[in-house]
Amino acid sequence: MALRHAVLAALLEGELSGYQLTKAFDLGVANFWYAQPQQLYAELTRLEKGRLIAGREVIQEARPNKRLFHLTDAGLAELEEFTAAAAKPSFIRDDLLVKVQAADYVDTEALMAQLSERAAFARAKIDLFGKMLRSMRGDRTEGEFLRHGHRIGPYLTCLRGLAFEEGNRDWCEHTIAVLRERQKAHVQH
Amino acid sequence: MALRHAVLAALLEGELSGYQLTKAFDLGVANFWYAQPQQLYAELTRLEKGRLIAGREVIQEARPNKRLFHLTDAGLAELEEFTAAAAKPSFIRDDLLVKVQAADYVDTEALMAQLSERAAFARAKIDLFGKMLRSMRGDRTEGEFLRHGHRIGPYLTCLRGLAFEEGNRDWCEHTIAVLRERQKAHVQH
DNA sequence: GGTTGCATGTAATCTGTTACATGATTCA
DNA sequence: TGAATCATGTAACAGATTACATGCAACC
Repeated sequence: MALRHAVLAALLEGELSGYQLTKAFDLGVANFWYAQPQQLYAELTRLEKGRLIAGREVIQEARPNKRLFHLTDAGLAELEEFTAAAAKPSFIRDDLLVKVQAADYVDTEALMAQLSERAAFARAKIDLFGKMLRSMRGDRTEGEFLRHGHRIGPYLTCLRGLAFEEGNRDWCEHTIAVLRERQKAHVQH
Repeated sequence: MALRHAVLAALLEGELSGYQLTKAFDLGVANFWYAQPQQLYAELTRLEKGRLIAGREVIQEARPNKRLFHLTDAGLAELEEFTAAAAKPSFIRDDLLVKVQAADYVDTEALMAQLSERAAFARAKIDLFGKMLRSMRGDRTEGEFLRHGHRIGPYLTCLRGLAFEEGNRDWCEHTIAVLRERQKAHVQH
């Protein structure tokens, strides 16, 4: 069970609706996990059946009604158990790396376009993560916040997301530069 | 189809057996994809059926016989097509991040143990990747090799793997330091 | 005599993706 | 008038993990 615990961890922040969770687990904000709406709604149903979360209906006027979910004691216990159990190593699984692995045998032009698209995406996420970090720590310095803040989990995961995207950006830019250089050299022959 | 293209890209290196592929896609060396033996053998069967790869039996004496696979023209074409098509963004999906997200609510001791285990794993991979890079570029400098080397795809993906693991190591160490500091502060109250 | 490495798979299950489905409100 | 946001799902399929299965040779 994979998403399961990510959802439980997300609900530590407080009550969230399925829709709010889909936002949090979507492209923009998912700094510690990614999932699609369908998967989330299915998982919420399962978790509620298992009594690890509980929902309450909120009637709204101008918008569709929604259900806000929160962790139960059993849910928190499950999360504690999960955290204590050994974690498996994580691996990169990325189409773009596969393509670069094949770079010597395929069209470089299309590949460079994809690398620069990925770099742009990374830059957007770096921006976003920077803003999230600033908003979490308020006017404290990072050191201050990490020493005395009351909730640092999301800050720490966001830091990893930031570094990851900086790595993506730098690697994409470097790879583009290398491929471009070789292209030039090739033309001259 | 995900593994599919990763296998095709791996076979650009030349003929490989299923077993050799399992080594390459395993913990140690998988710098651009990860997969388990079962998945690989199944994928090889599918690829052979689809004529994207072809295998030849090699009879051995002291060891079990094996089959060496190589790309067909159709396989190379498939890989080219794949590389030209748009790549989806990649996301982090990591149990350990979920656990750190919950750090404020769970047992920190067990979590720090896992972080330091992950850091050790990252250090081992950093070592390995460093060796692989050195062996690929031989006595050339990196710049030299990247400008004129005949096969740079694997080198470039290995660079990404290296940076990723450095990021893991640094983040794990930083997170441990933060948690330890807070633990100390907490005890003093 | 036990572990590691070579070499290859099947079967059941769990997870994740893609496609499809609905319907109101707000904003440009 | 059309797109974006809110709000929630079902169904079919593809992909990955876990458990199980076999058997010989080399090395400690």
